[in-house]
Amino acid sequence: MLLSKSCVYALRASLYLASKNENGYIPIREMSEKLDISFHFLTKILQQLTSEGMLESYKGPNGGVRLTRSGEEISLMEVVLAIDGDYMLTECAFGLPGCGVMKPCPIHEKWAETRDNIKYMLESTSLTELSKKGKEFNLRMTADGGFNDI
Amino acid sequence: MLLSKSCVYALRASLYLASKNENGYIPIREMSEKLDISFHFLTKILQQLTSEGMLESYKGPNGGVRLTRSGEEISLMEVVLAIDGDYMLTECAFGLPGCGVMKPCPIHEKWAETRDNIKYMLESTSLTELSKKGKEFNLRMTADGGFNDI
DNA sequence: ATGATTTAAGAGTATCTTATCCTAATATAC
DNA sequence: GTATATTAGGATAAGATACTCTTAAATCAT
Repeated sequence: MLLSKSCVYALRASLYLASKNENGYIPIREMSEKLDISFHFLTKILQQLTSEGMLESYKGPNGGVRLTRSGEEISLMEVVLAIDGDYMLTECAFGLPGCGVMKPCPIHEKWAETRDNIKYMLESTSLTELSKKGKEFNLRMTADGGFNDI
Repeated sequence: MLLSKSCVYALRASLYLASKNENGYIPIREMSEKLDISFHFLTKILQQLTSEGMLESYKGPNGGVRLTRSGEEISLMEVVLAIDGDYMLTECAFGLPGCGVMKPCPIHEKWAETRDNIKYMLESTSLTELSKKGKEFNLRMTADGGFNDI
């Protein structure tokens, strides 16, 4: 998998939050139902985003989670780094430790270019950008539901 | 992980075979030692490449495995497809089934471009190309050994 | 034929990922 | 204060991936 399942869920949930431009907290239960993700599992994933500072949470009635910054300022890369770490930016296709320009493996050069391409895409795409596009074209957020269903 | 560990081992082993331009069979034991990969595990992975037709094997003394075609004709994509399957070419970043131009998710377009880039790199790189480059610059094939050690 | 060498195949183990469940802690509402 | 809503966190189980071990089958050399 290019992204772990946790990461995929984190991306969907982050986009969900960005698409609600209300300022209030959004319950994880609501998200888990709308996005069709196991509530307990999603809770754990969002806890991680909270501890990384991308989200803040509030307990009790009317509690939930929300983005700490505008969705405009949050890139997909930030979510991926928080959940999957930086393996995408550093991993060697031959599995060699410390692979880089100083001690390259035979595919290092081409592989690094490919990784840079992935990196650029993730860094240059914000949650808000996807949210706008999603709303405009009613794009899918679940197996059977469009953006405007959430 | 972008590639499974099995796939990483398969790539290293395939390159090893391509770099030996002898026509004979190469014992898996020799490869496992030179490449520092568990013999039994490597055996299983190469069995898969054999059943996919990329390698042919021969039992008994002077037995081993060898490429069925010239390394010139074998791309990295062929190895990746044989071991990891085509998830790289089809996987949706949101995990939605059947994601594509007809029913796209919000990142489908950008994600597809990124995947195409990976695909192109894997398809356009042959084992022989890497072998030549590896020999020329004595690039790494193991954690501590160069190409000319194998 | 016999024994050594080598791949094939399957069972078994360990570790990581994914997912579920239960209890605690915190906040609100009445 | 009591009940309710909600996140936090731990314990556990199921599944996938990574690896190990053992036995069988094929081939060669003598």
